[in-house]
Amino acid sequence: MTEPAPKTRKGAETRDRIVQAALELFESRGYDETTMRDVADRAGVAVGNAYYYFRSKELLLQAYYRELNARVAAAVADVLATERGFEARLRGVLLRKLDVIEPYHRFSAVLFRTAADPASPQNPFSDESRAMREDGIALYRDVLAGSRTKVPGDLAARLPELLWTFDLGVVLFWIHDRTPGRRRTRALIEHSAGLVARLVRLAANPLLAPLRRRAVRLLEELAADGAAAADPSPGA
Amino acid sequence: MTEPAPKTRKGAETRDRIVQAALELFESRGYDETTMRDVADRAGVAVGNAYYYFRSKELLLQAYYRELNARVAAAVADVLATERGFEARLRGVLLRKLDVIEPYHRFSAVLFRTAADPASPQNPFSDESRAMREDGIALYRDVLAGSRTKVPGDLAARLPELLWTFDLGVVLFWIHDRTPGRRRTRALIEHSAGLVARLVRLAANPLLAPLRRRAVRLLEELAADGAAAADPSPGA
DNA sequence: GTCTATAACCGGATAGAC
DNA sequence: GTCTATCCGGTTATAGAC
Repeated sequence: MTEPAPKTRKGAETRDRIVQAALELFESRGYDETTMRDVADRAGVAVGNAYYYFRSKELLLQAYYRELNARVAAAVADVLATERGFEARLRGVLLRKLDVIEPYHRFSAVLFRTAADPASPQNPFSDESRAMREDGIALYRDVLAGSRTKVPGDLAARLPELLWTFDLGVVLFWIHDRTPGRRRTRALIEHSAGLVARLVRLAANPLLAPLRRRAVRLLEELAADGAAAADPSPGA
Repeated sequence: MTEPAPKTRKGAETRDRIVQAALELFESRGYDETTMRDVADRAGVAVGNAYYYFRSKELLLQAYYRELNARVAAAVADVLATERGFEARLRGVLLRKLDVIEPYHRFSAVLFRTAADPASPQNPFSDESRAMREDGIALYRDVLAGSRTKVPGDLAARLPELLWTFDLGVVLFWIHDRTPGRRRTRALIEHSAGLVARLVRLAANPLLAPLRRRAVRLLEELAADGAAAADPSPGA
């Protein structure tokens, strides 16, 4: 999944120079406008050498992505430690995330372009992304666990996934948001956190139990099918 | 948006030969595996000539896409003419659409990859896609109008957009669905049509009016902001 | 074995002659 | 409208250097 780590000290330094050069160029002139020859030049290596460390240009971008993810996780930890209340936690997590990724709005479009390809290992539903997907889901399990909101048992099992999907939706929205300061996305988060919280509370209402059970059943079916698709021989 | 139509009869024929060659090759060996040289060869023209008619390889694919859209519209008309009842109409529309696009699942990934790029004119939220987006929304306005379901006034104005978004979501799911016969997507449609219908009916419940109004207000805000983003000088 | 460099290849795209 | 020749940039083959 990751590139094989360099074995020697010098190798690690070269690798870092390449990443550094790439990020500077991507940032200053954009991903598509930066050629691998540019990157290699700036890093003071030959093209072939750059390819020794990164099998493709895209993987160079991915280095950034990983870094970003780590920073999001750090920024969010604080919210999870202090906030109680589901709504505040959800909103806080999303807003923090937004703060961290905002400076990279420009790349994100490129990242997303490749993530959208179902054949790409970078797409969030791929086998290769399993670890990151599970981290994402775990984050929302935490958002829920740390709050005092009551969630009906059948829904509780599926809600983290659902919230993770919602997170993906917010990011998708953000990518397309061209308003200054990403005003629309902020508005979306501000308002939708409250709505989601209400919906969750509503789902606990006994009057709505039949509807809820139906929805949960659908989710379970899709999840089960997904597992079957990933593992074509469930008996083995 | 579209390539300039050929001016002469011969031009039109050449153009057709190119499209034809491209589609055959895309279908038999896939988009990425087909080179423009292949296409030109099979069409019996020079590469440069192919580019005279299609400014890019991607636009060749887009020819397919348009065709597909027209066929979806045709396939769906029948459902709209016969079915009453919101749920049946919604389910019918989605299932018909699925039937039409199923043979092209393979390309769709490629189409989607480019559609996902916010900078691409092909992405469904771009200005260039406005016409198609509005057609899509109009379709769901029709789905609603032809049924006897009562929708509260404030929601009625936004529901078609919402259903169109749901449609996008289903297609996104379909693209990632690798089960035989697209079983998962069919299950999703089968079950979610009923759920959506129930939710709409639920939204009419006076007890839920505050929640509904809040949701609608959010939607309106986002839509208004969207207009502002598209037209940066609302006063002019 | 780890790393680096040079010289290609390949395919999308374009220039410009006819 | 059509062609040939060429560019350009991602990627790879491969020969060596440490």
